Amino acid sequence: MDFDNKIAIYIQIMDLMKRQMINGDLTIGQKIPSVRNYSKELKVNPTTIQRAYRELEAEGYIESKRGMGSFVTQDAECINRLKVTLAEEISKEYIEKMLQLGFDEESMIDYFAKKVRR
Amino acid sequence: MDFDNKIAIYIQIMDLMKRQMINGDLTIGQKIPSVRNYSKELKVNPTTIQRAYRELEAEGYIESKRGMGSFVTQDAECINRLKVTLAEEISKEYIEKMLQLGFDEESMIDYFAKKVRR
Amino acid sequence: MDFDNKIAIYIQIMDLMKRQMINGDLTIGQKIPSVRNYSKELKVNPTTIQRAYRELEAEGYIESKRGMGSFVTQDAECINRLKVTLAEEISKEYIEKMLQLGFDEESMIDYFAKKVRR
Amino acid sequence: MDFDNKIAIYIQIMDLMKRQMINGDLTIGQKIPSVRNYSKELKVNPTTIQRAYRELEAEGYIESKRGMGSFVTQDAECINRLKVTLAEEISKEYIEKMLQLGFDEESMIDYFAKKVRR
DNA sequence: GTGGTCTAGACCACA
DNA sequence: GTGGTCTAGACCACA
Repeated sequence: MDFDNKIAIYIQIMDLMKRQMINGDLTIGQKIPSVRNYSKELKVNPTTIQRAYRELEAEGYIESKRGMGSFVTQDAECINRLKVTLAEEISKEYIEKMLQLGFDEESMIDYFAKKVRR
Repeated sequence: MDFDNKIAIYIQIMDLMKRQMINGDLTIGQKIPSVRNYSKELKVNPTTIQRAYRELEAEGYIESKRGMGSFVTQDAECINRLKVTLAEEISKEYIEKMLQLGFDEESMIDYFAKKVRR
Repeated sequence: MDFDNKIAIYIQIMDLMKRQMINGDLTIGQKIPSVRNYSKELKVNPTTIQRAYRELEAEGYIESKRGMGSFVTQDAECINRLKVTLAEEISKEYIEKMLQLGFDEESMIDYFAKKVRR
Repeated sequence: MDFDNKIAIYIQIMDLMKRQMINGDLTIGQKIPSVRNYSKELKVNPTTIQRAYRELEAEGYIESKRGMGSFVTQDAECINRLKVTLAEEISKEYIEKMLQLGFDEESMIDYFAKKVRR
């Protein structure tokens, strides 16, 4: 995996795993790699993986069980809503910035549609 | 002004001034506040203002004249293009993230339009 | 049984069994489940049950008889005192924490009574 | 400072600072020691202090500003409620455990009052 | 100087 | 083996 030098690695790992939960590479209740194995796979320090896991657990997406490993949460609703949650988050930021640039609602939609279809 | 803790203050100041250039609060050739005055006004370290001015100058949006202070560039074209430049930049980022979430082009446009009009 | 992620499972099992001794679900001299059976019932690693039994035995609440299994102690006094022992233990901790929060004796009693009756 | 070997140091530091906010040793908006200084004072690794600060920030009790240091939150309400928040938390746990031991409401209050006044 | 991140490596409790 | 914590030390962006 290639990491973007400008964003903290543990954040990038969190984003990666969230995307995997969205596209089904990681499913409900599934065991995820151990801290040590994943650190070898990604060629990253184990404490960096642990940081990512700890924050994902705080956000409710995974659960860690001492001695047993870490698992995607059993909370199906939480995983199902993940795509919506993330889309809302980034859309809100984007809309805010576009408003600040002076776009009104309809011109922003027109602009965006053209940009996407281009 | 309230600063977002997670983004460098000098970046936030640059963004603020760019927005002012777009909406006309800052116009072509206009003198901008001295580093000292602006740092007092924003309650921010002078070196932070200096950094913001330095980078804005490197990007061509302001010019420093020795002994006279700093001014918005005379290059009207540059200011006029600012809105377009920023819009393109943030739109590109947004589209990329939406693609990563699994949206295709049309569903992304639908989603966005609903979100804006809601 | 749902286990609290933050407390060692063997501790939680010990607590469970102590509570059962207090409320009579487990009585003096009664045979308790084998390590194997109990581990299946609770869906827990057998070594975890073993650990719980070992510590309960060290504390005098259960006894292992070779070839016969494990039994609640015959020492009635020990079981009878269990409720008192645990109540003292957790009360001591609680009072200590409330003192650290700045409660004095009477205000702590008032607060507690209101909280319980609420 | 003496640390209890059984509880994570960063947790103990968090508890210490919360108590200081309650008793007024740390007041609203006040600068708290830098990570490095506090680590020297408590003879603890800087990353351990940082972990404590990071979690306190996540809970809303302090704010860290890059290059400027860390500060008790300006949110007076949050600090004012801290004593109540903590008291509720530990009381809820205590009451739950006493119920499990078979105490009813009034007997629990009696028991507690005697224990405190003893 | 100050906070934020990361590494390499260690030790512990637990399963 | 697995996660949790901690240390010693480094480098970076920022003020």
